[in-house]
Amino acid sequence: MMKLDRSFYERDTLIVAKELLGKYIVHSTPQGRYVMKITETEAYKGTRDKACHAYNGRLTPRTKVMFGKGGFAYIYLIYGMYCCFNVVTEKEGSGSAVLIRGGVPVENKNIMSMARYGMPYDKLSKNNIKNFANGPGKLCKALDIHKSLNGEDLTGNKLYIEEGEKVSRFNTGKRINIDYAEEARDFLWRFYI
DNA sequence: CTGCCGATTTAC
DNA sequence: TAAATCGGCAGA
Repeated sequence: MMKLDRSFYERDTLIVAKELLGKYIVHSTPQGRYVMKITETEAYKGTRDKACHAYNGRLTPRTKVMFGKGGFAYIYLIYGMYCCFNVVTEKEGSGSAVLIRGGVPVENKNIMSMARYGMPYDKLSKNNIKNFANGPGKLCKALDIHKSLNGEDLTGNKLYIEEGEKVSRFNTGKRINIDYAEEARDFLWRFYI
C-alpha cells in the first residue's frame, strides 16, 4: 500500500486532519506490523490556536518538533502516564499538528491486543473491543507507540501512514478536553467516522 | 527551584 | 465521580 509522502502533510492542518480519516497508521517493529485505521482526529492549528501547545509561539523542548517540517511524529506524555500521537503538519515554523484520537485494528490484531490488554484478541470481551483504541492514549498503547518515537520521520520505515479506506462521510465536533482554550474551545476541529 | 496542571484512562 | 501519576512550563 502507498505510503503518504511529505507533500500530504505539508498542507492546511484542517485538510490533513479530515483526509487522515480512513488511513492506516503503521508501526513496523521486530515483532511485526502494528496497523490501525484512523477513525478520529483533531486539528491543532499553530500559534494562533489557544488549545495548541504551540500557541503564542511557545517554543520549548517539548513543542520543538511541532515547529519543524510537516510529516514528523509529535509524541508527548499526558497526565504523567499516557502518550498522545500527533502528526506535524504544514510548513516549517507553523507549529501545527493533527492529534490522532482513535482507530480500529486492521492487521496483526493479536500483537496489538497483547500490547493493549496483555491478552490475545480472541479473548477480548465486547467492551474490550469497543474500547480498543477509542482515545489517544489507548491508541498509542495498542500501537506500542511511546515517547522515544517523538520526532520520527513519517516518511521513513518505522512509523508511517498508508493509504487506507475511502471515507465518504464523517462527523465534525468540538475538540475534547480543551475547556481552558476560551473561544478556540468551540472550534469544530474534531473529525470522526 | 517550586508548584501547578494537563490534547486521559480506568476503577470505584 | 475521582484517583492515578509525573514531565513540562511559568514564575519567582
